[in-house]
Amino acid sequence: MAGSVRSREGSSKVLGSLEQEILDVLWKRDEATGKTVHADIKTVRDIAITTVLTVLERLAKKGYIKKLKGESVFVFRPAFSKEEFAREVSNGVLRDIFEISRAGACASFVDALAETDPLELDKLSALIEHKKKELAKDR
Amino acid sequence: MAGSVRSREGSSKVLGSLEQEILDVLWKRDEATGKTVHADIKTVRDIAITTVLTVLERLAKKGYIKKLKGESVFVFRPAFSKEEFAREVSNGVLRDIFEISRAGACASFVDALAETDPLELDKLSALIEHKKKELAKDR
DNA sequence: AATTATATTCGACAAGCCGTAGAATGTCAA
DNA sequence: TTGACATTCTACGGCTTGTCGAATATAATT
Repeated sequence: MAGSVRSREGSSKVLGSLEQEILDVLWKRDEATGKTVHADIKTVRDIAITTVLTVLERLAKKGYIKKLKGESVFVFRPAFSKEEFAREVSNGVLRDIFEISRAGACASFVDALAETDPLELDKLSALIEHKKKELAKDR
Repeated sequence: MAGSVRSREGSSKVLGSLEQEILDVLWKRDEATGKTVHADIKTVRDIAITTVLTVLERLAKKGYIKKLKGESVFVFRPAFSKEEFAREVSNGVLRDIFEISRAGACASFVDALAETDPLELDKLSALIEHKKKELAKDR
């Protein structure tokens, strides 16, 4: 259920696997100390807390999460919601792929969406209509 | 015009810059020897031919291009058309991003498309309709 | 205050990817 | 045989990511 933003075969990645894991924890908890994140991940894998701290630090440096001073202990929280993040990331990726082939990307988008959640197709249609009106108005 | 599949800010990449450059040459020429690719790139940058050969080799190993025995000299050609490639790549990336947030990805997709080529919105609508019929039939 | 427990920071290493290319080797014709 | 050109090997440097141990700072206890 926790999504990985890593493609299997090395072709394209957005975040490292551990970075992703940690972000998932933060999204789930909304906010957590390094200790908590560590505890969460340790239920599944054995890992040193410093490892978690380091990656937390790196994520903060990249701007994906915020490091805040809680009462006597630092707490981390996502800088973006899952939605915002997905939006942000796909924007970059898509723009790049579009330069190669808009058509190909569109086709694959619809395919992926259909396979993943067919009902979402309607919502996408709606989105498009909305967008078109928006564009029409803006001129 | 030549598309880069590299995001600027480190967040997500599909191919290295030189790999992309070389693939672009191959898509443009459909098929070419290492020498030719090198010549093409050298009109813009100074680079050793072995560098080109190495990357060509790596691309072949990754399955993005094919290395074929021409008459006395190897020739390389894309293993996928631009469209197929974009499709392939976005499929992986999108699937991953969907796991984070379908809604966010959809929103950004429409945005990116609208900004890049508004007319394509209609084609996307058509694609969706087509897909929906396809799905309806298949059950 | 002195000691112990916790939290945080630093610096590092290994592995993998990518750009880069020289050196070595292979191949074919003059 | 001697070149000229083609192909392969090996390798370095830089950057990212997972992984930590050691050092240091901070707070809690005795």
